[in-house]
Amino acid sequence: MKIATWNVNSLRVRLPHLLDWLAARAPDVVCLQETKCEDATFPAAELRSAGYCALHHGQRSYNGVAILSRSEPRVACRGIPAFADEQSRVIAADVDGVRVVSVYVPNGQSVGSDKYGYKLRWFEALAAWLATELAAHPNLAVLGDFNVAPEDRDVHDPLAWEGKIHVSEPEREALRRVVAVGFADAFRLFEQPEKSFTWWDYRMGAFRRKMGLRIDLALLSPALAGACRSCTIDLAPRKLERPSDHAPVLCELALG
DNA sequence: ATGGTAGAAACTCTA
Repeated sequence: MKIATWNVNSLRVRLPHLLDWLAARAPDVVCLQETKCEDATFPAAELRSAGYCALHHGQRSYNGVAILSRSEPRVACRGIPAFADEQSRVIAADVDGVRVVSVYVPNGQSVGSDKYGYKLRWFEALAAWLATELAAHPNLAVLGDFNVAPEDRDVHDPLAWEGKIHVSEPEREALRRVVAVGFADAFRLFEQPEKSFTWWDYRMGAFRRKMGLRIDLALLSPALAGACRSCTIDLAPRKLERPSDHAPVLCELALG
């Protein structure tokens, strides 16, 4: 199974890139974030024509997450159960014996802001829920935009970013508590190039200057981590005209 | 020096 995650920053705008990318990489499952559309305007027919089923948890203008799959998925939930959230940030589904979760963690805006508090509370709810999910589903994959760079090597300039949003210690601790539920960061299961990032600001030519962060992650349960054969960041779509500010991350799983 | 760009939507917010 090839499973991927991509923050597309508007599915409507990025649909041509997504369709080209699906044809080029042929993933079996794709977690999307920031679809920025309501369910009524989700391009299900275009994706179906490309060979993909889709489940969407949409929202007007902001957020929105989806799971695309070649096999028919069975929806598990939209949102974190028992966590009231007006924002569409989680969808989970069962696909070919794997429970797949697409997550869009709150950005947090700036350290100490109201949105930062919401981000930390959101992470806490995610960790509590995933503990119960992992207990019930040995094949569990949680992919998405976590809006936290786990370590300094995931940051182009750790000194410049020190203490800032995406990097602050409370955010990293919150992410560690999610990982400590029992996941592996799939990217770090393998030797990787230095300065591997998944997001670059649109401004100041950040992508060209390799000024990025690795904030899009694939967290795998022990069973799936043992089956993981590769995890790579695909820079090609970020080089196109009018790209998403995020690159897709792709994992290959050897499932029996 | 607090800039710059992009998306959605509606003259501003979010990232």
